Amino acid sequence: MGYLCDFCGEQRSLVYCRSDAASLCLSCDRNVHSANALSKRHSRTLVCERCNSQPAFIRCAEEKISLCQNCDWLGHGTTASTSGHKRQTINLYSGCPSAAEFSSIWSFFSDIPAMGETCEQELGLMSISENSEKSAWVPPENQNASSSAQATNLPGKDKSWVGTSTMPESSSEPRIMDQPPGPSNACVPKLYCPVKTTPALCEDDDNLYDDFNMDEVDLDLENYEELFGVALSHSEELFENGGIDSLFGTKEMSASAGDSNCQGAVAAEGSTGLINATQPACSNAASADSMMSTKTEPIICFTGRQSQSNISFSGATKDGGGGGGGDYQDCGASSMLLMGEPPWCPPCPESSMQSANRSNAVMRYKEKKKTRKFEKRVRYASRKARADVRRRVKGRFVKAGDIYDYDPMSQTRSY
DNA sequence: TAGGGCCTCGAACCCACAGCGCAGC
DNA sequence: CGGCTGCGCTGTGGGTTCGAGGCCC
Repeated sequence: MGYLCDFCGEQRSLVYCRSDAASLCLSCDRNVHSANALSKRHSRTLVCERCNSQPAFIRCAEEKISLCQNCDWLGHGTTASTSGHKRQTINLYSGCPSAAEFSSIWSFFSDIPAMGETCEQELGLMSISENSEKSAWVPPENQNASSSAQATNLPGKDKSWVGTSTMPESSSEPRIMDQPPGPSNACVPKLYCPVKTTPALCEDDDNLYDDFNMDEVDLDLENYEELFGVALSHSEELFENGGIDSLFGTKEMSASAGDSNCQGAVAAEGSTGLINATQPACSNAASADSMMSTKTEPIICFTGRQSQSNISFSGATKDGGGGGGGDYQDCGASSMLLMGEPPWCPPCPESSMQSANRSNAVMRYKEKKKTRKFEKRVRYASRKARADVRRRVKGRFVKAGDIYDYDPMSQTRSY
């Protein structure tokens, strides 16, 4: 059980980082995820307060407890007395939000004792400048992050699930966040929240095509491989053979399993555009995060007791909250990936237009793959910290005290 | 068209050492 | 059964080396 912070091992873990597969205290969360632009993009959420090992995705307002999917099911799905509890989705965040920003993300923020007690202290001790990040922080009102959407009392309006910064409430059209490139944007806390697609999503494909930009798609290629259980080269073949539809169609199916209305989730990071560009007829989309989650959790829709609302939770992790299985499970998505066009998505009449877009998509995909292929995931931050300051000779580590030609700390030579 | 030389690119390797797991006592 | 000790393994980053592939003549 990850009750203690995986990094410092001292503080109680409060947040879960899926990318690092680690439970962290607030202090370490901020320190670790302010290290570089990539780590700032890690989406995090609260740790399940019941099992302390899985990322929470639901906040039970009645019990004032954050729960992972499994614990939520165990706690609320089995008994009639608890199944009526009001629950709120827990948005994911990235970057380094302040306490106030946490409050914006999570309306129940003040209800979390551990957070309330430690947040101000720990965040107050942070060495990271808040200013630059605050400047990049999207005000909650603009994010439309009525962040804690009611999971149980869905009023039947899509906005209940609109918690992203990409879909202004005033607009019925899904819009891809046009994130300007550059490091200044790297720390923008992004809210990942499941969104039920609106009919407009299907109606206005042209806009989607216009906005579509593969570079904006936050596809984690490493997870991509894990997701499909095939090598990237294979995926690329699929791309080149028109398999892109298969690829994403498959993921879409996973995201919408059990949803005959083909209304799935749209997540915040531009994959919406990708999905819709490739499958305009079936605009059930999911982000890379949700794609991954759906791989292990094909049935992620709340049905029945959830007012027949279909919810794709983008925050589910590889563990899926589905019983604590640590490893990825093969639910069949990868095999289905090879089966071509999903039957539930009829051929698109604008196929000619799609082919051009597809070519562009493939090209951008390759570029993105090239730039991200060698992205390395640091498993042990402590070892990285040591390596970062270790002196070297021609790139090789040298014994402490020996002559060195490169000192990462001072960029100087000892001779 | 075949073969050699040159260039570019990516993968593998190396190094020290803290930390971890494991076996033995 | 728990604690202690010793041993072996792991992983971390920058520079170097080497092989594969492409291009040109």
